[in-house]
Amino acid sequence: MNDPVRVRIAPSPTGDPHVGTAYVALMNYAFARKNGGRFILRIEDTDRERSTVTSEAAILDALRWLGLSWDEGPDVGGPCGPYRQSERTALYREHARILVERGAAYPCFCTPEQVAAIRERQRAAKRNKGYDGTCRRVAADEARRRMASDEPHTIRLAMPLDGETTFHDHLRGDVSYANDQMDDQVLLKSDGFPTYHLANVVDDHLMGITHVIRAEEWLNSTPKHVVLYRAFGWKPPVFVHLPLLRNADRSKISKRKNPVSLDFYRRVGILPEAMLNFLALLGHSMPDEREVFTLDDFVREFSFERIHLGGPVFDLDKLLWLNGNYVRAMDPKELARRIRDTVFSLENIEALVPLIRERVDALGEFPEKTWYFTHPKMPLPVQELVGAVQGLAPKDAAKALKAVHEVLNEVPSYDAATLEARMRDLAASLSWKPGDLFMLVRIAATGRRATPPLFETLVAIGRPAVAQRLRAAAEALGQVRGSGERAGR
RNA sequence: GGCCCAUUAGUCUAAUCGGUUAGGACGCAGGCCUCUCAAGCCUGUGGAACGGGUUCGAAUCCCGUAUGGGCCA
Repeated sequence: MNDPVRVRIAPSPTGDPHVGTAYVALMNYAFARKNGGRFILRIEDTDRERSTVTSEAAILDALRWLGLSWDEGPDVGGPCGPYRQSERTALYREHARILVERGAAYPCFCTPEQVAAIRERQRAAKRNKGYDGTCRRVAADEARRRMASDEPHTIRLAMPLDGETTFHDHLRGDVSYANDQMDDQVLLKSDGFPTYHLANVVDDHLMGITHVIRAEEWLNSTPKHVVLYRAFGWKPPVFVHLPLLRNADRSKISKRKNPVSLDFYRRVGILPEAMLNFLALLGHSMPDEREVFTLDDFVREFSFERIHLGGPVFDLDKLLWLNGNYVRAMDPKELARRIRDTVFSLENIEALVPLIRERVDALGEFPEKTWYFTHPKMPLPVQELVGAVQGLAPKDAAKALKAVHEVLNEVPSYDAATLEARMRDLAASLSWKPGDLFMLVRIAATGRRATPPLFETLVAIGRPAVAQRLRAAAEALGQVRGSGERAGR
């Protein structure tokens, strides 16, 4: 008699909806459905600086688009609400208090400066722990008095000083960590907000989560969580750490190196069925080696036994191939409706009309003038790029494009005015004529020499797609032989 | 730097307990089909990180090394 399965995903609303979130959501969803359990959506918005309601809405919307429906969440409610951590802070404070009472945690009065100094010393002494436990030695009644007088403090976990903590990962077996290697993790920040570790454990317990299915990046913090479960006297859930999606260079998937926004894939016309199917192929395989299947098929065959632990590279080519399968198999009327709702949506067209109306006589010219705005993998005219600026060495052009890519990723606000200002600065620092740089970027981002004003165009194409094209262009140019030798014909 | 996880072609992966000519898919190349281009079909390309063991026999089990990654600092 096992407890009924309850699983969750816990995204942080700090940006565009991420493919990694969709991946973990899919696996949780499949496990829940397969076992007749409940799939819960919890919003981890305890980072007050970075969390936004816009991002939360976008994440919910993207998951709905994929069809990964949840049984409990901030929008649909449920018996364990609220499902937004920012609305549960009283619970975390109460639980932190319990831990302090039991001696499993302690208040730390060190200022940020003191903590930094301690870290510095620890590093100099080649110790691994960041914090040396100074405040752990503050006597209990003194600590109480200082807390009562509102002295700013955090609450830290009192990690066991010796021995090791072992837990069982369902996919990897027993994993052990030496306790003296582990930091006294901050559980409650001085502003009274919890850190991930506390909030996560408290919520997982209070929400009756039976299986924590999450990405591998959390494996190393699991022993701290286990220590917390023990301190509370709670039964820990089953831990399942999924492999991490990777960039082509095998680093953890990131927007610097890959389009990771679900909104990007939606906008260029990836069908949700294809996206799910593709994600299901990463790290999991069907018993009969089928590669094209529905979500229901996946749920039916899903098994942890069939998960492969090597971190899979997110390969756009295979996604596009899969998507083509769905496009061709779809009822034409349905397909037409999908096109109208995505790439030809009124919203998309309205965004583009101001940019091209002066360049069009008859409306029929519209598609030709705008195709590159939504193309998922625009063919790059390498020769055009090489010839973009006279006397330009491909190597230098590649370098410039990489610099533009950097700028693009760093601008706080992705709008035309900001982009222009930053790119003029960049041109100056490279000692390039602005026009030369702009032409190079124009060709890389649009494949054409003649376009609407560059910065408005870059905004309309969208940051993920522009980033991807600049990256591809820089790479293509990097492979072209130097300017002296004629580049391949 | 410390700890932890992983490792089958360029990429995603299969092979229930060790015995297979290491299978499939994407990509790439060629061909067929065809008014073109796609699609579809066919063919080809290319792989066990390395070194030791255990065993009659190792991709598979064990140890070490290397490499990749993550987390902490």
